[in-house]
Amino acid sequence: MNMNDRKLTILKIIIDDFIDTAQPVGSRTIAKKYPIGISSATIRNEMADLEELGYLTQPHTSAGRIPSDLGYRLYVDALMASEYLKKEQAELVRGLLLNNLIEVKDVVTRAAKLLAELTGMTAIITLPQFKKSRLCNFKLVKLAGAKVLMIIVTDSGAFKAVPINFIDVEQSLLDNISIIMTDRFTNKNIEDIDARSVNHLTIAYPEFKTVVEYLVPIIKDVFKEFDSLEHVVEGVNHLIDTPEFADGTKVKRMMSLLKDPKMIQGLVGNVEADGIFIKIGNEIGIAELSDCSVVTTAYKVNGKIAGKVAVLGPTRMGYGKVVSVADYIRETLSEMFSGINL
Amino acid sequence: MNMNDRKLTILKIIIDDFIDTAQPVGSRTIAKKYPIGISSATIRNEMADLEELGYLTQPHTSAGRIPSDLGYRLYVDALMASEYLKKEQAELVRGLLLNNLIEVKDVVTRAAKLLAELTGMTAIITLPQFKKSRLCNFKLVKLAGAKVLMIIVTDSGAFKAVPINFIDVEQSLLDNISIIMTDRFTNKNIEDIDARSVNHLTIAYPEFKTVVEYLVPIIKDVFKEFDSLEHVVEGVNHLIDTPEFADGTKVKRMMSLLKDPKMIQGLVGNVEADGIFIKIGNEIGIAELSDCSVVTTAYKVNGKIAGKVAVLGPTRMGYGKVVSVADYIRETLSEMFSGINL
DNA sequence: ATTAGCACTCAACAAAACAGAGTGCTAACA
DNA sequence: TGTTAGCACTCTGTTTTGTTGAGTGCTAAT
Repeated sequence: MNMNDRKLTILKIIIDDFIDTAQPVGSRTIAKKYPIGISSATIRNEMADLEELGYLTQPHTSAGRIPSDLGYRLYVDALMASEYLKKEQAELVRGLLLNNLIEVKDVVTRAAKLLAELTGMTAIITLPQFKKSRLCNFKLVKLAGAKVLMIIVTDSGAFKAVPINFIDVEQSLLDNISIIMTDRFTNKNIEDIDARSVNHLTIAYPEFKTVVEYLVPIIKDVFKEFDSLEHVVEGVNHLIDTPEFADGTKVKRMMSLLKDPKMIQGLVGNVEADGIFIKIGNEIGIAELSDCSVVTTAYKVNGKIAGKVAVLGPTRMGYGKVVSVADYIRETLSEMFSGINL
Repeated sequence: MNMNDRKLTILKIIIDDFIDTAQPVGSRTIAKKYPIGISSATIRNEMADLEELGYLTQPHTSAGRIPSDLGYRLYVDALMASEYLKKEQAELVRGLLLNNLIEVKDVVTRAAKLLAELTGMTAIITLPQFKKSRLCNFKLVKLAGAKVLMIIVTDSGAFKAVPINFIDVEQSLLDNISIIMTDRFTNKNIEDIDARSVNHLTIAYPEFKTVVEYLVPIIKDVFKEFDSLEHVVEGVNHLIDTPEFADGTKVKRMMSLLKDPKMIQGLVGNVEADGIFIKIGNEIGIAELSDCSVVTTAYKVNGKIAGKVAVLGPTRMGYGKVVSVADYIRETLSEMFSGINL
């Protein structure tokens, strides 16, 4: 016995219905709700076949069927209806993200909130890596005493403001250093600005030797940390509201799981090409997430992969919707950080 | 029949035990666990009295007693042992908060995380209001095109970096404006820097007229928004882990409640004096929080109340501990934002 | 005033009974 | 040969019934 169109139709119906209701789907339900011209008995036979083929499972003998990981896999690969984002939703996303240029982390947070809201799932977005970006402004601003705010602006328009412990000098001196640094490093890759190249400055400007020497290790630290792996998670509440997480202990475990940065990075880590990647159930490889799926896609900054956009939800998620929203967010972030609109 | 020392002792034992175990406390338990030299029968009589007086209630006839709101009230006002923060914990707090000067919101977030962690409850801290702070540095940094980063540094050492839409000019012009602004407004109260005073500049520096006129409404906006009411909430997971929230629907309602900024502001709003304020159960005035308590205290910046530190948890919380931690966080934030250590 | 003793209450738990949804199989049918 | 009606069977979820135990209130003795 092998696959045919009718089996596929039935499989699609079952998965659609299960995504909708979260209840095992029985043959009678199908026959009644979706009039495809065959009786429940015939459907029963087909369902038995689909189970034997591994696409469906039965929670217990007298329940309806639910999709297996394999069933979902077939569904997302071949059956599911692709969905397009509604115009208003697309405009909402663009409006909220592109309107104002703000700190990288704020943009990403806002994007994650949107993604979570629009999908009703949990959203994970990693912060962009800027190693390949070019510096285009550098500024030191005196805060109080020896505390100084270091501002790094990249050519993508993204900026980072980091408070550092410096030495207690006048703002005018900081201004001078800022100008020299900007002159010297504008259009250099962030990753090329290391301690060695900064040391050059002490030769070019011997009068600032002490100050610059003090600055070197700090800059080194900041630039190293500039690209540290970070991510934001939003919409955990959506996840724990699903029937899949009715169990309290499960909620608790999920909470602690989502607090583990290594887990998160692993979850989205190995997506390195264009397109949308879907990991279903055990494909994820984490026991606690065996009834979840992750939809991942990578956004680019100036043509290079810089971060990941991911959605985590029960395997029983509306893949079509999730894929379209995630992809749109990916696109918008790419545009945004690549400075197209700036 | 009225109050006496023995009744108070028994009440204290019951509340302490209930806080510890979350189980109704029976007379036998008390007699066994806390040998105060009277039999369970006597304790039973006293408990009946305490119930009649309104300090205890019975979930059902054959269960032990649990404290009523009134019982907790008496407890926090007169009975509870005040606790002091352990040295290591105090050092942890100071270390993590005072070490590095960072963006106001980051400090508050970190403080809230600490507060939640140390109490095992949910922490709420409102961002400080800086109306009374003085400006001590102002800087415009070119990002890309017309986008400019406006940095405002106050005398407390706190700073705020806001990206704004300006006009596409050279950084050198921005530097000039920055210097003029800083000169002109250093040591002025933030709230005194309004459109009118900025307009003065156009007279003093006619050559910047166009630019400054463009700047006026933006500055106005930013400074108005500078002190918008905001808060952070941390440790929601702790709350939903308590036995009180074993029920799933309750968790859900609490989640949405905590997302409502108005609710939060109302929760901590009317605490305007020194000291610790505790609202217990129905004293909060919100039906959904009838089995919760809020411990609130206000932190000051340069002598003026600037924000609130609050802990939300089940009425059955370890008040002694919570009070001591909240108070210490309050003190540390006050110090910090007042710039004592800067 | 205190306490031992006892009958009584009630939630929590477990076992038993029941209803209903769904299946697989068989036999009839087109 | 594929489809379908019919039916016995299975298994979960719910309701019912029974049992246990913690805890109380009351009474009578100390």
